[in-house]
Amino acid sequence: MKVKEVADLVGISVRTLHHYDEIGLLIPEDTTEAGYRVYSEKNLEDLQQILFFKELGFNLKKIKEIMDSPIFDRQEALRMQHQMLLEKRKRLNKMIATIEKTIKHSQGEISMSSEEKFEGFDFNQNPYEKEAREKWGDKAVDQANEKTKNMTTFEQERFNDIFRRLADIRHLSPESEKAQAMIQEWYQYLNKIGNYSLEAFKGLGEMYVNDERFTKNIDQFGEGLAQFMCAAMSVYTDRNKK
Amino acid sequence: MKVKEVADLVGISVRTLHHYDEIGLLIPEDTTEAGYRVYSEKNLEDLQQILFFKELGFNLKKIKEIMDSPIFDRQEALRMQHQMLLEKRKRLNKMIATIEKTIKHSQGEISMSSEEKFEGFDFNQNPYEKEAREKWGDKAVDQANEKTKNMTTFEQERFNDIFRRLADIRHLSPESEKAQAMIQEWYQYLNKIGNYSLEAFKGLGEMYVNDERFTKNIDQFGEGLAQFMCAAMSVYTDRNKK
DNA sequence: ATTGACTCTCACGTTACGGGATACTTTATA
DNA sequence: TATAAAGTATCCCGTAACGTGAGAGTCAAT
Repeated sequence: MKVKEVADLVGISVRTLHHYDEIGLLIPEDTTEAGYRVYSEKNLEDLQQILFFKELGFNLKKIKEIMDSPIFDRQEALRMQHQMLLEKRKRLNKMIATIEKTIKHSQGEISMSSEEKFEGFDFNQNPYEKEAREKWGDKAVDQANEKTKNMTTFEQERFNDIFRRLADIRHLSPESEKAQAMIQEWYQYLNKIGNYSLEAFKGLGEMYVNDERFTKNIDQFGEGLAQFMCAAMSVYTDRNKK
Repeated sequence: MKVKEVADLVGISVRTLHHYDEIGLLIPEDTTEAGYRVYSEKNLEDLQQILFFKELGFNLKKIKEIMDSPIFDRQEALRMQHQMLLEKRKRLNKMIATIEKTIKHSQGEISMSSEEKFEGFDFNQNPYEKEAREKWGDKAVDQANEKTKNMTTFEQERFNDIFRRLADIRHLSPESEKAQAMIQEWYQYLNKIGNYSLEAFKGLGEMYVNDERFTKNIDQFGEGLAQFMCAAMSVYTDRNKK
């Protein structure tokens, strides 16, 4: 698809697509020899993600950061975007209630406090939207990059050790006791350096196979380890949640 | 109330209030002798209006224009804002449906067309939001029309007379003395039947070329008259303000 | 009398595009 | 097949709505 087709499809301007290309947020998968941008299906999916994030108030830099991150998990992104949209609808509902009140008020039918007049507007009082924006940015970027980057050699050793031992058992079933025990160790280790919910843990596992950067790193310890860990982490999560 | 109190109450920054003051959108009703801004209840009501408009995507210039307009009617503003918020919620609902579909889709449960992936995003396909923004500008127009419709024949004659005389000189420069004198007459005439600020007057001129209903009517007196009047009214405003 | 929280006015910086200029490419139409 | 019309490219300046200090005055409480 060429620029205008995409622009028309999603209702944004051609200039916007140019801009996203410029800043490296959405680079067309291909270009014709004349230099025309050609967008793929994957590009469209990314664009959809971008627009969701935008709707939720993230700025483009943050969006790029998130989507570039090695631990970016589309599934989890979608889930959290879903949550945030629901949150946003709540806010909108409040605003609608507020305006309805205001109309009655201005007709002298009811009275209203100053606070009431601004219900629904307050972005500060809305923990989710603001916090989530930071949580997400930090979670994605910091936890992946910073923390592993700042690991001491000691920690690094421990880290490698776990991977080696997991590699050793990677041909067992992910449901097996041994596998689950090792995965638990992995989970606990992770929670020493970060703070992972079970859901996030599962998401992380999915990334091991979905993101080739991860897959490559992990499979250095043994072919198929990423796949194995992903499965085991999923099982672990499902068994332990609730 | 002082800046920070207001800012905290409604969840915006102090800088924003400063900004609104700077551009004349929300001027505090009073200031202490130390120069501190003091906001009144009326100020708060206006601020609420401003925020509603903002939520609906109007830019500050337009908001100022609307609220400065002599025909601004808070009641009606509230009603239309209410409508637009409902419209917005509809869009949000679509987006939520879309994301839910996407989640299922990405889990391979259902399939999705490209269009479906962007439902709720498309601002073009959403007539209300975009159009309404213009319509609302047009409200100023329509009400003006209403008024001219109700003119007596006597007034109508006076009205036509001005237009004919303007048409006669429409090939002069809008800055010329004659043009400016005629435009002044026009301005004074308008202020007999309505109440136009200079800014509103300028805005009216812009509408003469932007709104074809106006353009058509006016150009009946002479091709290009609308354009000429718009230019002359702009000059007149700029020269006479402050 | 001093501290800390507020406030003021500059004034420059930033984000996410808009919009025009100019030139090339592709598609539609005669 | 020529020629117009529509689409696309890059370059680059503009703008809207604040953010973010800097430097200085003000106010309420200890």
